[in-house]
Amino acid sequence: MTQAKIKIKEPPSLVEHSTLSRLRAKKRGKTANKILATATEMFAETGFGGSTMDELCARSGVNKASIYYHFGDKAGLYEVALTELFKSVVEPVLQTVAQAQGSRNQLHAFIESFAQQASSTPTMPAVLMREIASGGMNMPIAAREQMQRLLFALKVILQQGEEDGIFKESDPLTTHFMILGSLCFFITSEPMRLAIPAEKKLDLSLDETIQQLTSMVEAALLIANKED
Amino acid sequence: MTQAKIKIKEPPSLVEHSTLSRLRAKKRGKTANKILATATEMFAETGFGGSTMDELCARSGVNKASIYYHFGDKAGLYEVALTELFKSVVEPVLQTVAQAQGSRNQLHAFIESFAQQASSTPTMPAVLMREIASGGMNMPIAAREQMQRLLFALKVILQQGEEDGIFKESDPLTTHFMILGSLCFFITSEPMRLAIPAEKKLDLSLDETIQQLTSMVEAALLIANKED
DNA sequence: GAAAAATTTAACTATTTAGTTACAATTTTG
DNA sequence: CAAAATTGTAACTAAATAGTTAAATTTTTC
Repeated sequence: MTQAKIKIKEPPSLVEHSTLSRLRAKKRGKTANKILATATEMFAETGFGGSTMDELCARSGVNKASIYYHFGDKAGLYEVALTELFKSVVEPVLQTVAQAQGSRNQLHAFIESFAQQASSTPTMPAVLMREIASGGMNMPIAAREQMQRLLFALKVILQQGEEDGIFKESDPLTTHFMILGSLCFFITSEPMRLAIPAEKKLDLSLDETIQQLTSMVEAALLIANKED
Repeated sequence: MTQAKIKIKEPPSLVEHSTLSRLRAKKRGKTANKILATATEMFAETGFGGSTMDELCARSGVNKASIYYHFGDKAGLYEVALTELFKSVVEPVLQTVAQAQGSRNQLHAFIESFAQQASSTPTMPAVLMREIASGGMNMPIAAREQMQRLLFALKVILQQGEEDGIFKESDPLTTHFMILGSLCFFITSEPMRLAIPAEKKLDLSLDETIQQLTSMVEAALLIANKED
């Protein structure tokens, strides 16, 4: 028969499309990006359950139909948002680490670049903490894999450092949580700390905290300090 | 006029009552305690927004009217639950620290007892992480004060250690977040890690992690190691 | 400029949810 | 025992919420 030319307006394959539209940036999917950015903020602030689609409409200025057109449903939106968010932090960290020479510099790069990335994208540590706190029940696999890449990178650094005879033997997971844990706590607790006027002046800046953390982690890992 | 003897069934002054009923334990307020325990679990799993009163009824086996009788509303329940929860962890830690002699032992006690308490009450790190992640917007003042007590205790330990000439100068907040952050991440991530069969066997136990963390923190803080 | 894709408008449904109410039954306590 | 406090039943309201739909309008792309 005369094959109808009707093109059904089906959501453009969800994850793949939105990911692409995000990467090819700028022109394509301006609306999708605005939705994603606002949703990420909201998920970071109040979590999945605490975020409503109506508020998302209001805050993003995008209508409900467009949201469902692009992301299918709330869960789909959450999945895309988290995956993008984690990628956007982990990828640059791994790149920076890869450029550093020697395990000690790589460790530096790991701490410093994660701190910088997480600090300039504070929604990421917020969402990460919330997700871990709920046992990762709702964490998209792709998002979790990003975190595993990060852990793996640290494992390699520590392993190499041991083989080079400059790092003590250490448990990678404990070290990883020491770095991520303290930085996530520091970054996400900022609004809380600023709300307590007493201590405001006493707290270290991000850069100073990076310094402190780096030197503490080094002190814990390095076999012999020849400097200072 | 003849003053009516009607006693209006008003919620028995919320926080004060429920706190008391909890402390005097056992006989009084068995129902209130069951509500509180179940609610705390749920808040830890899915947060305030993700928890529903209907599910609380189902899981606790207590009817809705009783819940509202005891706690007024959802927000009141959240407030009581969090305050009790934080107290129940912080109090024993401070007690244990107070019994230790010398700043080094106190530091040990601080790490070890917090780890033990948080591990046997894993709802606490979960709720803490979620609350910090949302900027502490919904954190009851009384609950926040408990965390400040903990930080203050560590400050005192570090200060004393410096004065005794055994600890390097260090930033208390960074150190605090290093300890709490890594332990909270470790404890709350357990279900997630167990869900990944690959690494299951590789992860350290809690006790081993306490060891690792303690020795790393010591390495970072102690001025001279004469042992090992 | 025409086709296709993207976005908007606005009203709608079904469900979930917090919170209420009135009253009965039970337990605790003086 | 009697009063008071506690717990339970069950049905209810009002609001919020996720998700739908149909059609028009705008933007992009070829």
